[in-house]
Amino acid sequence: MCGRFTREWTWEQVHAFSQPLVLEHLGQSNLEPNYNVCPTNIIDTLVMGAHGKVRIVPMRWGLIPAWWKKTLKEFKLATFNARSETVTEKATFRSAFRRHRCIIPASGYYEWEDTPSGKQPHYYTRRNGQLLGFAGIWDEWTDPETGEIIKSCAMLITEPSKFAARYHDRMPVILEPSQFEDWLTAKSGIEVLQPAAEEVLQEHAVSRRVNSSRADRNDHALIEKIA
DNA sequence: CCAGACGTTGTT
DNA sequence: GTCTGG
DNA sequence: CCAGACGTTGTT
DNA sequence: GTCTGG
Repeated sequence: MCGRFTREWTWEQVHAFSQPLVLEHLGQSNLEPNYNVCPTNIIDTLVMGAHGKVRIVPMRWGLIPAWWKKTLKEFKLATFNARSETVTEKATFRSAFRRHRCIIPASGYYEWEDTPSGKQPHYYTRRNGQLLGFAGIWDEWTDPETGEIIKSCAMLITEPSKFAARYHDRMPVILEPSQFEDWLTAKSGIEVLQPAAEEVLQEHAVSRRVNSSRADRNDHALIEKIA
């Protein structure tokens, strides 16, 4: 589970899909129309701010634990995904899970199908066209080389629903808006880290141009259904 | 008590 | 085969 | 996740 | 940061 979340989304959409919450800074957008999310890229996340309001915070996708002492180059783990089953145990994730929750908005995500002619990407979106909200955790790390404070995050993954299992054996944890507040405030625990209900997602094949990391992120073929 | 370690995901 | 870049 | 690169020696 | 070993 990896790839680009390329559909255009707006603050209005974010607001609509997170109704139980009050968003700060509506209208101030650091979002790009098309949004390329790959390991070690910077993505936007929703985190709990002061006064019960939600903030949008850009973070590195690929969690660096606060206790990491060596340089960024020496951190070679793929920590962009965290297994729900073990997130409370792993040294890299456990403190972030307790204190630093986030929601990662995305218009969709990709899985790949192995075919005789090569890898065929499929794009998963919400059936009702709204954004998806992935359960995430984040941490804050100080780069010993520059002193820079780097926020980074990981998305939680779990077993797939039957629908998602067609192309992969894992899927991101997709939260419903009613779950957002308890998640962000750490009132809910691992019990909410379940596969999405069968009726939540839809899927369609997209251009294999998705397979190139150099694809133009404004290329609408990356999310459009192919014949 | 202190010192020291701690690592993930996805593949086939 | 394996690592890097996106 | 996939695609794409991966290269030496000598020398100035 | 937080858990383990001694």
